[in-house]
Amino acid sequence: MNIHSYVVFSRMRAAGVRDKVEKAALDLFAAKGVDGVSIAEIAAAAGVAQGALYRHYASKDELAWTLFSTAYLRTGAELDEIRKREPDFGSRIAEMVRHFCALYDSEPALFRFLLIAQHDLLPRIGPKERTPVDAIADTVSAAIKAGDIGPVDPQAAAAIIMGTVLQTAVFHIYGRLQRRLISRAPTLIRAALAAIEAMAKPEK
Amino acid sequence: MNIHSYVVFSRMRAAGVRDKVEKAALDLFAAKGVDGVSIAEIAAAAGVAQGALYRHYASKDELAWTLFSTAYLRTGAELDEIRKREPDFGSRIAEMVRHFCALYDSEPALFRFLLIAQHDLLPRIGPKERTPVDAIADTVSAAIKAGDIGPVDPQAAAAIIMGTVLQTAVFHIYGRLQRRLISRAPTLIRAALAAIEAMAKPEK
Amino acid sequence: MNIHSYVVFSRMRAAGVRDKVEKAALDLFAAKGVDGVSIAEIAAAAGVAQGALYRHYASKDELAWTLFSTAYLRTGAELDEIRKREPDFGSRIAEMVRHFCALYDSEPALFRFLLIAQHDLLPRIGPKERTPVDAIADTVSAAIKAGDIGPVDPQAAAAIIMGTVLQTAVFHIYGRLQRRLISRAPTLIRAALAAIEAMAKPEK
Amino acid sequence: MNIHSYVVFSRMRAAGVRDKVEKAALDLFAAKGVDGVSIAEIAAAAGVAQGALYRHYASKDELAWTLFSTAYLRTGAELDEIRKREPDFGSRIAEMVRHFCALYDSEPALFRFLLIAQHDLLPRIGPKERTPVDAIADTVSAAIKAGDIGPVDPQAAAAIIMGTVLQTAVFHIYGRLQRRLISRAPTLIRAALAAIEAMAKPEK
DNA sequence: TATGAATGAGGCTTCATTCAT
DNA sequence: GATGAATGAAGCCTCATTCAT
Repeated sequence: MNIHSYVVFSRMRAAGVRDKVEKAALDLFAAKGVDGVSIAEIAAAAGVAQGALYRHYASKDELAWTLFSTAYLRTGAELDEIRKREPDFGSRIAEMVRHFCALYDSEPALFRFLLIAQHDLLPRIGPKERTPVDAIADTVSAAIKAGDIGPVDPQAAAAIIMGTVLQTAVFHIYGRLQRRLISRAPTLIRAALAAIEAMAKPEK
Repeated sequence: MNIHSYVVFSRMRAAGVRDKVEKAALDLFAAKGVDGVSIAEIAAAAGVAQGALYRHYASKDELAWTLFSTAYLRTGAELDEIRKREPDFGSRIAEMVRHFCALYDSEPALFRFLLIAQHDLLPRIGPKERTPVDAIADTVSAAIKAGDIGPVDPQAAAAIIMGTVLQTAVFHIYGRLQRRLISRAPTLIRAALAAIEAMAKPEK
Repeated sequence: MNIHSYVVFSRMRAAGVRDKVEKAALDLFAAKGVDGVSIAEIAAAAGVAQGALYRHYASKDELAWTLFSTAYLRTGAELDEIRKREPDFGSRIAEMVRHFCALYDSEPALFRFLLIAQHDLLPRIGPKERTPVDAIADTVSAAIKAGDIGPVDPQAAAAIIMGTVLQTAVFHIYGRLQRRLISRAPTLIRAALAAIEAMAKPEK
Repeated sequence: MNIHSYVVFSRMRAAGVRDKVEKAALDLFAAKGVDGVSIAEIAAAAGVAQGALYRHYASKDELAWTLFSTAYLRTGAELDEIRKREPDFGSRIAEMVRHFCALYDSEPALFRFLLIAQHDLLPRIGPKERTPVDAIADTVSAAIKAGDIGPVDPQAAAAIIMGTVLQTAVFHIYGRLQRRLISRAPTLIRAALAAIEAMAKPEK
């Protein structure tokens, strides 16, 4: 084994530790909340020593923060990509809703963790960062400017779009809804678009 | 001071402690989460000794649970009253949305506490209890039966109605929206009703 | 109700409180040890308020001490009476053993309390007090002087006599022996007297 | 330092903590009772942090229980060995009495702890375990069967044998007897054997 | 004098973090 | 770099005692 392969091996091991810890931490945080999980539990679930954790994260808080901000900002970036990729308001919102549904179906623990941890960690997201809300609000703003929808408060519209999807996910978590969420995407998309359209109409 | 005033005063003292503790606990729980607040903090904020707390609640957990379940089930009862009082689907949903907005405006800490604590405490609500979700879902079911709206999954519809209001409240908490929530009620009502109507339409 | 009857009534009430407290405390102390019982438990079992307890005893410790020293010294006095009343060594020991058995049968909680509490409270008994051990040891001394038994260490002999009876009681408490203890008195008496006699014989 | 010495040293450290804690706890429990000693005291006396204790024992109660059951059952096993090793009733009882005396002389704190803690912990000993009482009672049963002694209740006989020794130890603890206990063994043996013999005789 | 809510000291336990190996 | 025992700072809770009514 030469020095090069040593470094590679070392990196792979380290990456292995990181991965195992993050997976274990995510599952536990999602199930019991950040405060409800001890470092000892995470280390045991990840199959590493407690001390090893501190070589990758300065503290338990940093571990939670890394998990949260990474996933939250990655989601923001993904929504931004959708915004850029899709041609109009309807397709953008549709794709975004599907994106949330797919994320929930494929990584329920991550989704639940984001829902739980937001109350603690969302305020730490810097005002310059691109969040999922920004992506959606910008999508709404662009649609107004393009005349696709009437004039609405972009933040308020974003709240309704996210609320539609997130609360559906919450109901799924608590067992009020079954089925994979992606199967509800068409309905959610129709609901969200109709809601935004209705926001702009003073009459009805 | 006669025996009557003695009893009254005595009750007032006890009630005073309970009220002070509940108010302090609610504010702190709303700000930092149940796990983020110590009994010492609550007692200090309430102006009582730590031990005094245990005459009213068997444990910190019971304090949080009492606050949560009381407020949650009371809200369910209030929504049920609205359901019985109002004549049709539109007025029922409108009144329910207004009710949430008014609750948020008048007791923001309670509202935030309910949002935070649900992840821990909602699963403890017995299946026989009347929750806010039940009231809304039953309202939807009745509307379907009455032909006011097309056939939709009542639970899914309830998710969208609640998501619309709750996520708007969340945005307000995080500073994305200002103004009193009640001022947004008309918009939210239109959005929610349009969303439900859209859910039932296979086409668009 | 005149002043005299008031005092009498008051005394009776006080005596009532004392009696109820002492009975409740004795039972609880016997079952769970002094440290294992709270003032709240005693007050509840006695049917009095916690504060009322402190009008009769300065502290929980004093309550335990009063119960212990009263019963312990009373037993010493009773053994002394037996010593004075009975004519010779055999009848004295016989009567003393019977006395212990009868006490155990009639007041098992008191007996168990004395056994448990001795480890804490016996050292507080002043050296001038007449204890059960003194009564027995003096009985042995007198028997030696009278030539009823050979020369033995009175304290060592007292240990064997008491051990014979007390350990039998302990076995009864833990369920190893059933039957009322008084039914074992004849056997215990024979055993104790034989043991003392054997102590004095250098040969066997 | 090679890997072997590392392991050895590591074991010694852990064992060192356990030993120090057990010694400190035993001395303190013997002096003040389990309830009379705090974890803080034990940790201070052992020279370790309070938290370190919980790596070795799940709770204070488990610490006390471990100390008690280990010593109690070990004593039972040792008496059983004596029973198997010695040829007849007399030598068995003699050796058992000497064993108790030697234990008291060499480990007075352990002995006192066993006497104190039995009231709390003896009931937790499972009915299948071999206790000192079982060893003695079986010795008596065998002697009856062998015709060495007349027919007596083995449990009652065991009570008298143990009472003889244990109460002598108690008198030593409270300062009524001095000298090493082993010096009293011959007398105790004669007393115990004579007592058992006397139990079987209806006359005398 | 009785009541029982309140006090506040202290006990047991957990756990994030450190560090010797 | 990994390990996991040790640390020590809180945290929750209990309870003997006090005191206003």
